[in-house]
Amino acid sequence: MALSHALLTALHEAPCSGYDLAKKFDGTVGFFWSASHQQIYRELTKLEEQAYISAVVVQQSNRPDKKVYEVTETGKDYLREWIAQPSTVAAIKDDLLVKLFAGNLVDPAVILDELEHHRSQHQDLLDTYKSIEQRFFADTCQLDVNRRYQYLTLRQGIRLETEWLAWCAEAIESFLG
Amino acid sequence: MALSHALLTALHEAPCSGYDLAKKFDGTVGFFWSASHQQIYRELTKLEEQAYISAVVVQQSNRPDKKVYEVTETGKDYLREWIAQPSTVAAIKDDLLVKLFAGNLVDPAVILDELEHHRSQHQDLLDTYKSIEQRFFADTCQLDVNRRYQYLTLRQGIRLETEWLAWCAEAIESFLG
DNA sequence: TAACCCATGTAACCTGTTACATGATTAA
DNA sequence: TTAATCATGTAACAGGTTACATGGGTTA
Repeated sequence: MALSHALLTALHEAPCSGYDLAKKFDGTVGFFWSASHQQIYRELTKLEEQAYISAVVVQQSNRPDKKVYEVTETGKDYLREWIAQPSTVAAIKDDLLVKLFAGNLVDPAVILDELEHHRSQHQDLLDTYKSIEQRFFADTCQLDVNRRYQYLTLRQGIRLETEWLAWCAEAIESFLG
Repeated sequence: MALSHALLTALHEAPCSGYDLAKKFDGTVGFFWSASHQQIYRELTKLEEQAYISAVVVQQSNRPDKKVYEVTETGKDYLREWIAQPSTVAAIKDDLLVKLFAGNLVDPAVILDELEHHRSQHQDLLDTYKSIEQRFFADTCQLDVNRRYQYLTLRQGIRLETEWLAWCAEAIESFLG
């Protein structure tokens, strides 16, 4: 049931429509829990049935109406309960690492290409995170409690992407040597 | 279809039974793609139907018979094709980071507990990885090609866990300061 | 006038989890 | 004699992906 928690968290931060939630990678909780728009709409329907969220239809000019959801008190209690329950660390599920395990089946050039490809993806992610840091967290002393928590998650994003990049470089180098 | 690839990779490394595969965290590909035993048995049945693997029933004394699977040539081709297809970096799906995003809903002590809890889990994982490194990869010069690939994955495990630990420490410290 | 954006949805399917079930052997 | 290990499975459900569908508005 973790998607429900991620959606409630996103709506708690800022009430919005399913469409807005689906545009996930917008510098919010979507970085740490992505989902397709079909999944999001399905889950929102459920959450509304359970009264964890409530919708207000907003009419727009020149655009379709939209349902803006916000978290109810019941929903907040549900979130609080979930947060208080200890969770286990997320399992790694990574294609690239599995591919390396079977690396001897293919030409090393294939693996090298894939490593380069991943390096550039991680570089892009890191750039994104860093630009968010500069735009929204330039003055770390002035942050309120919630922003402080969010900044911690961003710091971890930056840490992990930096480490992925370093590893890609190390791995690629081991091919050239 | 990524579980199929992970299972084929594991069987390519060492033919074994479904039961063996289910005991995943044994220093092999299971670190990077875990699955429950029910999922594994279901997938093995499919893979055998598709002729990507073949089974030999091994009779044992004092124990139930077991079906030992190995990858066929067709299965290897299938794996090779998959490896050659570029993949996107794995999406982060992490409970703890989502919880931090909604951190202002609960007492900071709740978050602090959870951070401590995660720190100890990451420490355990790091210890496991390091002991594998010492036991199987002490002499990095002597490794064959396949072992070299596997060592790269282990190095990344060590890197990421180290980074998680550092981040947990940083986050916990930010609570005390 | 073609392609894209806004906004929401259905249907079918695959992946993953939880609970239950069996039956022999072995260790405390 | 109770619990754990070996070994494989069924059933039901929840989570997640892919394809398809609609229909107005905007941009090139």
